[in-house]
Order: sequence, then structure tokens, then C-alpha cells
Amino acid sequence: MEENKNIRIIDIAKMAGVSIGTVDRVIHNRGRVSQKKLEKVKAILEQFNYTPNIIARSLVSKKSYKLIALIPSFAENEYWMYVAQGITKAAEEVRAYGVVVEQHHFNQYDKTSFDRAIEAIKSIEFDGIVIANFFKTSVITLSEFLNEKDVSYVYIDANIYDQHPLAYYGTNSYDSGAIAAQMMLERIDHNKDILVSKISYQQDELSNQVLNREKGFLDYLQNARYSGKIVDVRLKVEDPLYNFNTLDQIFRQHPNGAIAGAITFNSSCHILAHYLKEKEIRDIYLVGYDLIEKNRALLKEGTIKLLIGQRPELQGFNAIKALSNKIILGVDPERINFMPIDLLIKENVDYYKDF
Amino acid sequence: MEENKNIRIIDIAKMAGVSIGTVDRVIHNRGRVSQKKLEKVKAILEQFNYTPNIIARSLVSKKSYKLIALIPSFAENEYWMYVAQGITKAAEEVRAYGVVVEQHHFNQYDKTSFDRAIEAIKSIEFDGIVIANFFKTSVITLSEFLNEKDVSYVYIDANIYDQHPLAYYGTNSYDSGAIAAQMMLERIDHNKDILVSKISYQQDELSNQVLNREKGFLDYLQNARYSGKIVDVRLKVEDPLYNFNTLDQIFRQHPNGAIAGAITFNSSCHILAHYLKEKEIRDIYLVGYDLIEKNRALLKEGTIKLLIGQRPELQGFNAIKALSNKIILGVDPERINFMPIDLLIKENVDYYKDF
DNA sequence: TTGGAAAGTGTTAACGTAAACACATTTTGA
DNA sequence: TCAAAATGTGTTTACGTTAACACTTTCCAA
Repeated sequence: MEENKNIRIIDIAKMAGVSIGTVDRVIHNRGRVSQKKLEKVKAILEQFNYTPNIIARSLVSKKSYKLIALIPSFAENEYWMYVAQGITKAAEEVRAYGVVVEQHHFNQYDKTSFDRAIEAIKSIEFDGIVIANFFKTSVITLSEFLNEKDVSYVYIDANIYDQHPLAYYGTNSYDSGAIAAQMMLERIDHNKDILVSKISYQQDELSNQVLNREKGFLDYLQNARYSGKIVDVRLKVEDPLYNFNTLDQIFRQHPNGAIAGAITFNSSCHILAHYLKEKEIRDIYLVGYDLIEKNRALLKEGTIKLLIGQRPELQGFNAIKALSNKIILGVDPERINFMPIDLLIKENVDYYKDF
Repeated sequence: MEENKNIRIIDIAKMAGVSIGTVDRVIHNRGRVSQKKLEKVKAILEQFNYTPNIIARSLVSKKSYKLIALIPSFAENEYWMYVAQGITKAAEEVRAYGVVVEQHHFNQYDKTSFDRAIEAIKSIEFDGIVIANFFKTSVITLSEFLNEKDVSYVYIDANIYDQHPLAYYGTNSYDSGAIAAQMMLERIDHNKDILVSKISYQQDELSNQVLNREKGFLDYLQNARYSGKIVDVRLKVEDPLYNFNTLDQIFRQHPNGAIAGAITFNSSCHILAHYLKEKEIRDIYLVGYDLIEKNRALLKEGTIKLLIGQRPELQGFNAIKALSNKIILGVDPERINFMPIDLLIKENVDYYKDF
């Protein structure tokens, strides 16, 4: 296996005593080559470890590939904006290779919206898709459809273990719940109460992500022989007044600092934080997820004590890159790619900007 | 500003009623274009927001660029190996554009070795350099030489504020020391003692990095009205026996758990950890820097309580990318790029693999 | 005023790969 | 047996940019 950086098709052709056309046919397994020449050319390709110049390849190839990113719609500075930024950044890098990325959005609180987006996608031709893994049954149906059509798909945010995406980028949700519990138990009395708040839209079902985090959290508490009470509360994205009153009622039922810790398992921790701030309740160890702007501010001023980050930009970026590397270079990515579980506190949050 | 994805030189030429040669001269400011045509072409370039196809550009350009990375030599799984991995990864990405990266190593504990490497570099032709910012005066001399020759340079690891590198990638050392202090004071009695261990080679001078971290650490303690004693100890990279005896002596002088915390300001925390482990001293909150393999193991088993990470791979990767983007695309990077100050504990360390 | 330099402009080859095309030879089947 | 189909092979064009080159026109100094 001789090392040679820049051996070209024409060099191979000369050495094999054939034309570049023949070498090209061998490289691409297009047939129409005699057994004798085929072997000769293959041997020389092997010997010189020929690798095509991808620059030249993508210049000539007028082929363009379409990738789809199926993610929730988002407002400024919401969680999925950061994922979208990573997607866009990757899209810029791969554009030169003829890869075009198209974002399709859905309402993350509404399964029918997700299903509608899927239907729309089914009628499009595309070469790969990044799926924000929200509604399990829908995602499974879509995955089977894609298997059928032999189109690569990558999950982000959450994984489904008995499916076989090209890759998964996201955290280990269960463990990140356990870490939240560990950090909390280090700071609070083990027999005081913990408020667990779930925030959703109307009576919507919760995402796998949230459910897994909660499981990790509760399991950890149990193993650590936590002896306080878990106080559950369900808040509503669209109804601040309802939230306020509900929380008021809960804190009346648990007076005098009975509640020592509080947690939400998604990025909407700021809702709970605003209540605590308004009521000037300062002695609660409040933990949330995701470094969105609203949370960042409340972390810096001290209402939120800990945020757990999951590298949304990197998830989006890597997912697109994985698909495009698969398509352009034929390179398979790692199947499971857990993102770091970043611990963000007041003091280090300023250094988490674009990651 | 009309949007048009793939406008080509020939399209511009047609619209301006000139040849592609003229458009090319305008784009590259090569002169030899009449005022009238120049304005016309510029207007159209502007209007259609022409961006060159970098694929085609780099295909035609036989030019190759050489970048140098001046970093310490390293053994398997030492800190600088991770930086080198980031450099190598970036090198692979930019190779297709004719950028070649050459690593030059020096002994990080030996200034004369650094100076020798610099002399060697001075006799080479190259287009950009990444400098591991170790010995201040030497780096300043080198920087001035590079300014003279108009060659771009990027600092990593530490910064020098009155110099003007193309960019800096690394942490804010002072703040990362303060964060270490904050985490420690949350766990230990404020009037117990803290062991501050500095580890170097023979009587060598300490790096700016270590000095700044220490300053941030001590300043934080002072502001937080910490009332214990700081116990300083200087260990030696090459002399385990010396280290063992020195520590033994210190712990004899501070018996009965007088020392509640310990910290090293570089990646050699494992030396201290091994002593504590051997002596079965378990009630010390030990903090170190950098997720190298030796530290990882000791963190997982609980001897080290906290590691502060600084994304070595990303530093190396970004530094090379910055230089190559500057050279190939003419794009200037951000000047100061602080890496996140990652908090690594037993529970989340498994998810920090390749970042 | 004139000849050579300078300025202005268009044409073309090159980068390495892909694939259409042209052509020759062999094989197949009625 | 012979035309059509299949196989084997080399040639050429295209991708978009760059830069060398060729050519024409203008300018200036002797």
C-alpha cells in the first residue's frame, strides 16, 4: 500500500495502460470492462490507495441533494432556535457540495400538526432527513416509510431504541435526570419536599424526553433514600394566570419552607422561576433544562440555581453533517452520539455562548 | 439585494456586457479595467450578491498553504494530545483546499526548547501559525517577527492582552479559578484549610495559565471571606518519591482533617489524587483541571471530586479553522473566543468523550 | 510623429472527475 | 447468415474559477 497523496485517475489510467474512461468505469462499478483490464486497474487502484478528489467530484456533479429537517417551530431565543442555528451552520458548509437543507416545522405541542408535517414530507423527493423525535408512534411510522424508500434518517433530541436511524444525537435523558437529582440532593435536606413541575400545552401528552428525565430523577432519589415528598404540579404554557394560582395554592399547602427544591424537565423552567421571584421565595434550589435566554437571565440573578445543557446547536449541526457525509462520501457515522450533560451555574454560564 | 444561489462569473459578465476576464479582474482588484466597466460590474456583483464557488476556486488553485501548529509534545492521553486531535481533525477538513498543517513540538517544561522550536520555524516559509502560548517573552518576540512578515497567528491555551493575534481560543483562566473556588466553598467549612499544589518540572517557571487560575481562585476566597489557611506545596513532575514525602510531611503538620480541600491548577491533579488514595484520605474536596484519562478514572471512583474542562480539541480545531478561513476565504474570525468552563463530576463525565 | 510602454479587454487552458458520446468488436437469435 | 443487441474502449465536454496569454487601443516621450 504505497502512500501517495494526489494520485489521479489519469495516472492510474497510464499505469494500467487504459483510458480514463475505463478507470472511471472500474471505480464506479459500471461494468463494460473486460475481466483482464478490470483486474489490472483494480490492482493499481489498490496499490496506490486511490481516493477521488472530492472537490473535483462535486464540481462536476450537477447533482444536488435535498435534506429535510423536521423540527418544531420556534420563537426568538426558544430552545429549537438553537438547534435550527446548528442546522443552518451545517447547511452552509455542505451547500458547496450541492446539498440543500429544507426545514419543515410543526407545533411541538400538537401531534396532529406533527402528523400533517409528515404527510407533507411524504410527497417530496429527498435524500435524507433529520427528525426531532417527539411523538413516538408517528416517528415509528415515518421511520418505517423511510426504511421502505431507503432514505437515511437521523434522530435528534430523543432516541427510540428499537428503531434504526442512521444516527442519534442527543443526551441520555435518563442520566441527565439522575444528575439533576444528584446535584439537588447535595444541596437540600433529604426530608424536605421537592416540587416537580411539568409544563405543557393544554392536556397534551408529554414527550419521551421529559418522561425519561423524570424517571432518572425519581429513581435516583429513591436509591439515595430521599425521604421527602414529591409535589407534582402541571402548568400550562398558554395560561400564566392559571399557573400563578396553581402555584399559589401549592405553596399554601406546603408552608414554611417545606419545599426545598424544584425542577422542570424541559426548557420552561423560567415560568416557575418567575413565580418564585415574584413571591420572593429565595431558598429553593431550582433546577431546569436548556440555556435559552429567559433561563440564562434567571440563572445569572440567582433564581435558577442550575441549568442542564444539552448542546442544541451541536445536535443540529452534527445531524446534518452525518447525513451529508453519508450521501457525499458514503461514510457512516457513529450510531449513538450522546451529547455532554453540561452543568451551568451562575459563574460559568457566560462562557457558554455558541456551543 | 436580490437572492440568487448560484450566480456565476459568466452570468455577471453577460449582464454587464463584458468578458469573464474583466469580471475576474474586478473581483480580485487586479486593475486593468476601465472606470466605466468597473462600476458596472461592481454594481451587478453587489446586486446579485455574488459569492465565488469555493469548490471551483480550490480545484483550479494549485497553490497550497502551509500552517504550523507550535504545541508541546505529549504522551498518550496527556492534555496536549487532545489539542493535537482537534488540530488533526481540522487539518483533514481543510486538506482538500490545499491547506497542509505541520505540527512542531517542544518541551513544555523547558523554555530553551520552546526557543529552539521558534528558531527552527523562522527559517520555514508558511502562511499561518497556531501558538500554544507558554513562555510570555518568547511568544511576544515570535509575534513581533510574524507581524513583520505579515503572517497570521492564533494563540491557544492562554492569551496575552497587549498582543494582537488573529484570534485567541482558550478559557478565561482567572474566572475558571474563581469557579473552582466557588464550587469548593460550597462544600467545605470556611475555616478549614485548603491545599494548593503546583506541579512543575524541576525549578521551572509556571505558565501564565496556572498563575491566572490561582489568582482567580485566591481572589474569590478572599471576597467570600474565607478564613482558613492556604497551604502551598510545590511538587515535581519527575520525582514521585519527593512528592510522596513532601505531602506526607504536610499532612503531618495538618492533622485530623484540618485540610478540607485541595486543588491543582493544571492537569496533573492525579498525582495528588494518588497520594490521597493511597493514604485513604477521603474527606478532601479535590479539584483539578482537564479531562485526561488519568484524571477521568480518579474522578469516576470519587477521589477527585471536580474537574474543570476547557475543550482542548475544540481549541485546536477552531484555531486551525480560523487560520484556514482567513487564508482561503479571507474571513476574519472573532478575536477572543473563550471556551466554556465545563464542570465535570462523576455523574456526567461519561458523556464528555470527543468534545 | 512615431514607436514602445501601458492600459483595457477578450479568449483559452488548466484543475480532476463524471458521464455522455462515438466507435469498434463480439455475441445473439431468428 | 446477418442484422440487431450487447459489450468493450477511448474521446470529449462540462463543472466554475483562475490566470496566462493574445490582441487592440491609448498614451507619452524622444
